[in-house]
Amino acid sequence: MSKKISVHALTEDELGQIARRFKTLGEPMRLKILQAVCKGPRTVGDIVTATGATQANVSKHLSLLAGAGILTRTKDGQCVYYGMKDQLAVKLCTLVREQLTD
Amino acid sequence: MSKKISVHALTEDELGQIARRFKTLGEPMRLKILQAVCKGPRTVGDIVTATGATQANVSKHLSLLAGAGILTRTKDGQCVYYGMKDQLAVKLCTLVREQLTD
DNA sequence: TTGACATATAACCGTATGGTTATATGATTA
DNA sequence: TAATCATATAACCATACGGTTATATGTCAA
Repeated sequence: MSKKISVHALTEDELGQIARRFKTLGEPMRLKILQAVCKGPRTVGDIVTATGATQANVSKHLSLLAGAGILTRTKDGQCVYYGMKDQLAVKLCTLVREQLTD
Repeated sequence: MSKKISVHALTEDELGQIARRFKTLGEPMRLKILQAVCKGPRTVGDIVTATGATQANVSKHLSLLAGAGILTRTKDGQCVYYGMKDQLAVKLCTLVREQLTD
């Protein structure tokens, strides 16, 4: 067997990486972006419209999310499409969502 | 069917709550505390020893984690035991851990 | 080439937050 | 009651980080 049931035997480094992933997801605006993108790739402009945030702000968050490996980035002409790469991120959101009221 | 596959139809408020939960888990020291506690309730002193952090620092994180509903707090004499309350938190850590190298 | 459009980046600001030291609160024992 | 131990809190500092404005970079059309 290879799966561990609980959190243990995690190195300082692993703890740091896991925490970083959570921290990346720990911003409402970034979750809003994930929501705007999880149905399929969207351009920055689309996402700006969907979120109602500033273009600069959205761009910064997108860079961060892509840099973290959560989003894909595809350039097409002068448009840039961001799409979901890490499905686990979506799953995590769903899990947390479910326990909110359940 | 009632389960949603992807993140959508989330209100601003829900996004905020989900983000807050992630943010709470987004600190290495707090994950270290979860690790120290996930096998069973531990006193503050135990946790201080296990983490190697300051008593004041640990106490602050414990308050935060208990306040967020992730840990339980039980007083026994002059000792205070903190234990796992939110098993989902552990599960989330495991899921993220698994995708680190896989 | 010039201008319009789409995205990224730089510089800056205010605030949130983790860590520290010192002290307070509360419980136990002598 | 006094002293000791366990935990919590207060005050403070430094830094990280989200948001904003302005500008740079790059691509397309005229």
